[in-house]
Amino acid sequence: MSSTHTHSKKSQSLTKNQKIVLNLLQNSGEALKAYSILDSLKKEGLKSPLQIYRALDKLVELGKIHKIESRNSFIVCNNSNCASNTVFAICERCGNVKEIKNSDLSEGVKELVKKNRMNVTRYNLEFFVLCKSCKTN
Amino acid sequence: MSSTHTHSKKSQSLTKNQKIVLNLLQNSGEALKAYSILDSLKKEGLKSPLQIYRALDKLVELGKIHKIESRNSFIVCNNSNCASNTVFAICERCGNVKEIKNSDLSEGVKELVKKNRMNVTRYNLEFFVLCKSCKTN
DNA sequence: CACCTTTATGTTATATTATTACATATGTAA
DNA sequence: TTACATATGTAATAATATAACATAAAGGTG
Repeated sequence: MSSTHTHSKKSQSLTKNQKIVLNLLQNSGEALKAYSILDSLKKEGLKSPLQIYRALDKLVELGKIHKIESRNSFIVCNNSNCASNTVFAICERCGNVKEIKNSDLSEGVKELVKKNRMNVTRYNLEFFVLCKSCKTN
Repeated sequence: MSSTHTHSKKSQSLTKNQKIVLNLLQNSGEALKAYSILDSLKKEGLKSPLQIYRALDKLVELGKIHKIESRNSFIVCNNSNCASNTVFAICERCGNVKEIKNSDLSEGVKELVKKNRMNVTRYNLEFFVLCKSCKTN
């Protein structure tokens, strides 16, 4: 389970489209959907879904962003070590997504992996929560 | 984190479509996609996607089946207590999905939840693995 | 540099996954 | 029975994602 990877040197050499998409995600600060990204980037000259998806795929591969599987959305990586193992808290009321550092999980995960004799590449954990803001309202 | 639910009484009163879909999933023993289920059930008279999705939604809600979010597929619940917290091992090579009992995880999860002061409804954990069969081949 | 290979781009078309809308029917409970 | 919630059938369409193909730019090696 040492499947973490640091941001590669290549991360400095992102292509034009990759930079544009990453930039949008960084500035938005929230999870965005591919077609919403496309809408936002029409003015930058990106006009086909595939241009977005290709950039997203690459950024996911590099660990710069993550896909929120249960929502088909993408969020910038907020984890200093850029682990391929991801943990998110997703508010079921407002949809807000927050990435969680996963260190506390490692013992339990190790146990589970050992007990099930799994050959794990990576994992993704999604918590469905009621976020603070939604709880108080 | 006591978010487990047992199969309700209502589970015996599944509707016709729900029974048909559940039955297919039980017999197949693997994760199936909605439109593949639809194809298989044309002979049973189910002919629209919505009939499938409605049955799937209900079965998920009842905890009889689970959705594999990263694959958009559905698998019958293999967990005796039918927890709403789910753990899967998904083979990246052959796509095979296996549900894992999650007891070993609870301590780590509790820690993580406490530390992040989360209000957790449920969680879903997906391990991406190389399964035994694929490992030996 | 010249050559080759890999990776990215642009574009069109299409595949896959999922929901809206609306009319009708069925189950359940007072 | 009436009322209400839940399920069904059907058609249309929305949302998400990929295939295929031509071209271009980047990176390595002689």
